[in-house]
Formats: sequence, C-alpha cells, structure tokens
Amino acid sequence: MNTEASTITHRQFKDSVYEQLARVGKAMAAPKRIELLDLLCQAPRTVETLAELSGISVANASQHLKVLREARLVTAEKQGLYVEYRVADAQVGLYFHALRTVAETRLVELERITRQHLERHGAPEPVCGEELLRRVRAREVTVLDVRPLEEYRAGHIPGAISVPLPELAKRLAKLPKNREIVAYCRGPYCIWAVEAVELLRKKGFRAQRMEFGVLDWRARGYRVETQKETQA
Amino acid sequence: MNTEASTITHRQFKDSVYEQLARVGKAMAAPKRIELLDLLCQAPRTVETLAELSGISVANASQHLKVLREARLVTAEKQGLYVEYRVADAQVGLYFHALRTVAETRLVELERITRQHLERHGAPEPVCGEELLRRVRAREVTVLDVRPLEEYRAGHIPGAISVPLPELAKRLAKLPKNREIVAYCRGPYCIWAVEAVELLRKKGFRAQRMEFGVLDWRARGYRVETQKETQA
DNA sequence: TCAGTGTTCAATGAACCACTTGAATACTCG
DNA sequence: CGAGTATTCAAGTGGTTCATTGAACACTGA
Repeated sequence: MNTEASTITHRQFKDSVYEQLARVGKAMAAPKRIELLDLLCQAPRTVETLAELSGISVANASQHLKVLREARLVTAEKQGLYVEYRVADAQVGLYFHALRTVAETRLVELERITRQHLERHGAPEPVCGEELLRRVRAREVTVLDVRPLEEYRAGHIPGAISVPLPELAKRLAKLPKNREIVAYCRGPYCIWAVEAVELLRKKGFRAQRMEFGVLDWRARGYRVETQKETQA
Repeated sequence: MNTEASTITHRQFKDSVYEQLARVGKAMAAPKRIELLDLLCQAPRTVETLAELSGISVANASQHLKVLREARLVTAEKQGLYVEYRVADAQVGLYFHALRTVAETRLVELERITRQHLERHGAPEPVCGEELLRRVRAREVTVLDVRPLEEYRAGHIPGAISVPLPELAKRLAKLPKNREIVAYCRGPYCIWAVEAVELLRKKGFRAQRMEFGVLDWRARGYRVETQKETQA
C-alpha cells in the first residue's frame, strides 16, 4: 500500500485538502475582511453600509466581500436597490469567534490595546464575566441590548430589551429603578455598553456591563432570539 | 461623545484590534502552515519531522513555523539536539477545528475531493458519525487508535487501545473476536482507519471506521486521555 | 425608455509572501 | 574544546494581494 505511486497521490490529496482549507484561512488574513465579517455577524448589511462602517471605499469593500463570498463565508442577495450580504451559516460565526478567542488568549498586545482604550473612555472595573452570564441566564437582571435596532432584530440574548445607545437618554424613565441592569453590545471591543452603563449609573441606576456579545452567547451553546421586538 | 476627534481614535482602535486578529488569521492563510498546525495538533514534533511529514524543505518549514510562532499559535522548545514545536494551548486546536468545520460545511469541493480519495482506497460506506460516537462514549465497542504511538501518547480517546497501523497485522490475535471494533486515526482526511477496518474485516472481525479524530472529540467537550499506554 | 443609483469589474503600482539557496548560529556530545 | 548536526537567517525571485481609480454593468423608478 505504500508504493511510490500511492505515496505521491497521497501527497496530492493532502495538498488539495489543505489548499481548500486555506481558502477559508485566506479569507481571514486581511484586517478589513475580518472587520467586515464581524459586522456581518451582528446583522446582514448592504455593501454601502459595510464600507461606511469599516471606513473603506465601496469598491474596496465590494472586492473584500468578493473574497469572502468565494470562500463561501458570506452570501449576497439583491434586495430591491441594494445587495445585502450575510454570513453563510451559523458555523461561520463560530469560526470567527474561535479566531477571536485564540487572539484574546494568546496575544497580550490585544488585551493591552483594549484595556488602554477602555480606560480612556472611563470604563468601569472589569467584571467577572461568567458569574454575570449566569445571572443573565437566570433572568435575575434586566438585560439591555444597546446596539442598533437591526442588529437586535437579527439576533439577541433571550429576554433582552432593545435600547439603542442614542435613545437611552430619553427612555430612562421606562427602565426599572429597583432591578439591576446589565447592558451588552457587539462584544468585548465595543464601548457602547460601557457608555450606557456610565449614563445609567449617573442617573442612579444599578448597572453593569457584560462584555459578551451575541456571538459569545451562541458559542456557549445558548439559544439566540430573533425578530421579536421586545421594547421597554 | 461623537466628536470628530473621538471618531478618529475610535477608528484607530478598531484598526489595531483587527490588525491583531489578522495576525492569527494570516497564520492560517498558507496551505502548508495549516498542514503543519494540523500535524502539531496530533503531537509535538521537531522541525525535521514536520518538514518530512509535510513534504517541504527544512528551511521552509522553519520559516513557516516562525510565522506560526509569531502569531503565538505554537511554541518552540529545545529538547536535546532538536527543537520541539507544539501548539501553544488547547484553544489553538479548537480554532483549527473551527476552520476545518467551516470548510467542511461550506466547501463542496472539499467533500468531493475526500470522497474520491476514499473511494479509490476502497473505503467502506460512510458511517453515521454521531451514533457511532455515542457507542464509543458508552464503551460499547473496542476502540482502536491506529496512529503512531507518539500521537496516541500526546492525547487519545479515553479507553482507546494504541495499535499503530503498521503493527495491526501482527497484533490481530490479541483483539477480541466477538466484540465490535471501531478504529480512528487523525481525522476525516486520514485513511489509516479505513485501511485498518479493511484488514480487520478481511480477517473476520466486525469493524467500523470512525471519521472523528481527537480534535473532533475535544471540540465536543469530551475528555482526552494522555500519556497512558494501554496496549492490546 | 432613460436618468440615476448601487455594485462590480479591470487595470495599475506598491507591498507583501512563499520558496530556494547558501551561509551563519547555536547547540550537543565526544 | 572542537567536530558535527539541527535550526535559523539573509538575500533573491517569481508570484500574489491590497488599495485606488475610472469605467462598466444591472437594476429601479419615473
């Protein structure tokens, strides 16, 4: 079975397998493409929106999206005047999450950068994530999703209330004063929840930031709620 | 809070975060690097071994390993005359597994290539993975790890017996005739288990191939056994 | 049908990357 | 210490990728 010939075809087989795996790997080799995928993990979006959110030209975004499409990580569908991109399936989100997790555990630089940035924004003390997660799951606290509405619609933590950050100020009155509030946003690198907590505390609420996003939630195998528009 | 200035530093922050994430992403952008990481997920190895197993020059392997090291995915340690590389921590294995899973679910080509190759090696019918997994977990079957001994030592499915494929023939007598046998190897792209099953069946054993490897096992959150040398 | 808009394509140049070769380190072990 | 070996480094080459620009395409809505 280990003749010269079979060894060669063996190598060819391996080479083509790893070549395929590299198609997916290459898709995540450019910072901007990772950012686009991150955005798409929050909600489906058009090319123009993605370009604006990630700070690149539309043509460039389109090109990056083409690469992601060819790696089958995202799909595109024409919706009226716009082309709407979305992640191809749930596995893609988990893949991105795995990448992020490795980077977080292995790259000290990443933690340094994040901590600096949070401190500059007067971030509250880092919280014990897992314990908070437990209380959120047990519904012991009021959970606020401070991302834009469309991201909430595309998927949110069950029981969470959508209060986009810009609207938080005018909707304070409708929030419960006596119950503890937990705010979350896109994830550990998003400061919206930090700002939300800052405002809430200033107004006398008991509030905490959860640094997990919907992706972290899903990666733990918990259910995600979609579409429903629970509002305060 | 959304002044021009704060928006700019915001962009800078995001850019540096995604740049860090891309460090990890780039590490998996070359087929050969993925292959090296795959090999390292099975067991720690020296540069020379890795070069030989992946069919590249030592200098080239060393260079790829440097990239993996700079992305902090692997660590190197001098052991006697050789430098031994190993995956930096368990998360890295899960990251590679996530990449592989996405590629498997999304890339039809990968499945086609694999099926062709297995058929050429007279692979038995594809098995129902999850049901087999249950029976392995319940220890209803005799489990054979047909990889080289050092990979078995680095981590194997609990209860599995190490019978490296080349030694299978001479150790047939020591295997139970009446109990069903399940063989596994490095994973879905490795044909050792296929060949083992072929031989076993020819000799009158009831045998099946499990296409999961240790990585798939771990990704499901199951315990992995190390070091111990259970032998038939 | 035709203007207008969103998206993609094609071509360019600069930067980067994979692999080779040959030399230089850094060890170990006699 | 000095020979021998494993590994890494440095330089060069051909190929690939990224961002930009301007044009082309596809589709909508009047």
